Amino acid sequence: MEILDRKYRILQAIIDDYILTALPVGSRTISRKYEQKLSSATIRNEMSDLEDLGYLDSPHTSAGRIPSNKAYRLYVDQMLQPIPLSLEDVAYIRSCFDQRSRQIEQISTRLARALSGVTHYTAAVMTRMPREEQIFSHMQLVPVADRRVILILVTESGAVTQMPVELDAAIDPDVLYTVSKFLSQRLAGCAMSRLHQALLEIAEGEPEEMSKLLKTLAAQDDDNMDTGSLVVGGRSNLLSFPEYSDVEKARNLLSVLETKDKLVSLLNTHGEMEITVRIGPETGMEELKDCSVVTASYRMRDGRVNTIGLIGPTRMQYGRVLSVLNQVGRSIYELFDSQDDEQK
Amino acid sequence: MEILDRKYRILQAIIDDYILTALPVGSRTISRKYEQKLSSATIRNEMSDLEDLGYLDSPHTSAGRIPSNKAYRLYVDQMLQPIPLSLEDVAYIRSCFDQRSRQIEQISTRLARALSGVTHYTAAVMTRMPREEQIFSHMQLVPVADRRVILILVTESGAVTQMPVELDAAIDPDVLYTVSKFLSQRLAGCAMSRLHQALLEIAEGEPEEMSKLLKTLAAQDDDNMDTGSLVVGGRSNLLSFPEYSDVEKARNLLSVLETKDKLVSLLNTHGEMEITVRIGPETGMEELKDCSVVTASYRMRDGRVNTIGLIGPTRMQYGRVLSVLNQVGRSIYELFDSQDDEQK
DNA sequence: TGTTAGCACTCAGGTCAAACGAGTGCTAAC
DNA sequence: GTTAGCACTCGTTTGACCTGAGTGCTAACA
Repeated sequence: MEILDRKYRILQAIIDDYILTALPVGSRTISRKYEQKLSSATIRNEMSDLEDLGYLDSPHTSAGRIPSNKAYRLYVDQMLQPIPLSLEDVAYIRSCFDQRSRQIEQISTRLARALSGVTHYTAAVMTRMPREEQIFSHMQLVPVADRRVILILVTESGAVTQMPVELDAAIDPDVLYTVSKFLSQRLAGCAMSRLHQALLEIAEGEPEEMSKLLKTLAAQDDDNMDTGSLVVGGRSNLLSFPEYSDVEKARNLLSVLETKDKLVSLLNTHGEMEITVRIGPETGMEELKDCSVVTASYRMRDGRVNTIGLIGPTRMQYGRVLSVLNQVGRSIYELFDSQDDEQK
Repeated sequence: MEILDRKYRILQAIIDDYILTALPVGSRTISRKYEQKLSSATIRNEMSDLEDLGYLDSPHTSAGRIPSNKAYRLYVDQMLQPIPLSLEDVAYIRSCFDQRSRQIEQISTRLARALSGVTHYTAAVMTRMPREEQIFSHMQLVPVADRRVILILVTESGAVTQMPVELDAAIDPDVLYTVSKFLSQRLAGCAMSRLHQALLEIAEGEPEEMSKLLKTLAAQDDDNMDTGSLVVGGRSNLLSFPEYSDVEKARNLLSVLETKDKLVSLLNTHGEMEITVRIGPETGMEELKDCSVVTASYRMRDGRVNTIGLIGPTRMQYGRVLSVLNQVGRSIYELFDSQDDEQK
């Protein structure tokens, strides 16, 4: 058991050192820097065992060892110690949720910048509105031009969606207002996902002209409803890691970051609200086979779900990244509290 | 005079070749590939002259010559031949202005992707609404929560801006509608830049409660009015050019592309509606000293100004880039025409 | 039995000189 | 004015060599 413990410590030391230096770690390094009681020969034996167990790889005979993905997995699952953030970092993260800027897009941009600045990795921030869980509160049609209006939908949690609608015929603003009021009453409490259906049902019993308008509205909403935003910050950070000094690799990675679909699928960790760490192949993407992705989701008070992803080399400073994401969570809840105060 | 003409042709050949290969061009290459009537020795003499004139640089004695920025300038100003685009490219560009997607953000994203895809450079697309030239048409206040409303402004050219406003007290939706109608009438024809002022003036003569509301509105609009969007596509393209095989250089460049301010200042070519080419130091940015930036602005029918920037190495395929940007212009005008049709 | 010292061995990376070759500039002849 | 020829330059490639960090194994030690 004692041996097991020692192996464990040695493995941890190797991972720590490799995360720091990105250089294969030799037995002497460990014996000098981490386990001074043991000679390099002993470490060597242990390292050999660890390699047999699949926790270490050796790039070639006369280099040191580097941690395998399996080792990182163990590290993340069991060896992680919380790393306290500096006050500056905390302040920086907090500042993203400043009261003044309510625009989501703006918060996301700031958050992405802050996260990439604090961690030196690349940050992706996705905001989406899970429609299924939203409840319709009211709507309004705002005239823009003769036959063009803007449809505004407000949910019970206070989220607002706008979309342009092209009408078949011009409609008087006052009529639009009346219709808006009418529909708001009729649809109140309806699940956003049923809206389409509900509109068509209402259209049934109405006179020709009205029915036509409702059908137009019902037809519209489906496509444009999707108001997710996706912001990426700190792309250039990746280039400062030695693992991407090979331009071709860097290019591949960057091009993933430019493909919205891939990025979205990376951030969609199926609704779990916790922090997820995916190492190398666990990302399920060939291009990211030597990257790790840490994602975290936060539910905002208006029902929006914010997903943050931090992308870096597999030898990521997991401890620090997790601390940062926890701090983000804390800041979000602080924001809620202060808003509640405000409402009183 | 004939000599002059020959020098000119040789210079052009050198630039063409260098743009193609990124390799210093030697006298033999020119004599074989471009000027078969002349021996390499003759070319050599001419090249020597061209170097004296400042059009060519030699990296070292035994390499060929590379064009100087002065040469690129001459090339862009006088040597450019229009390069016809393939039908695929034209179709691709056209597809960005597809009728169905009116959302600006979406058009910009698609355009950025198309441009970077077609040219293999990096594309930045900025959309802004020059407020000074916009005329107010009407507005509407849409209730969201008790004390939260959305202010929607519509201009005569049909552009729509929305912004959230926090009120001091709850106001009945019907009252909001009446106020909206009232203000729309009073403010009709007002320059958007005067809106703030005009609101305050109206507030003067009104009863306490109304005056308060108007002042809140006036206070709000200034900050949030700025609805420019900025999208960048094809960042990873840059990494495929040999000039950026040095990761440090690439990183610098990428980080410029992540700094919104720098990007905006790069795209702001002071309202000229034509295509602008800036070569190396002409960009006014140290980080871009061996990049060229081609920008073009297009005024959209709703008053928005769209600015496109293509960023690549100084040995850019200027001819092709200009053809692409011209095609974009053409597509935009086609879009207008088809919209006019539709309106009939 | 676990630990350690010692030693032979491996192998990437750096250094150095030589060979190579693409290119130039100059000169002399056409 | 053009061109062939030639000496010269200089970055790049090649290969031999050395170095040093690291390993695995063995034998001795506690």
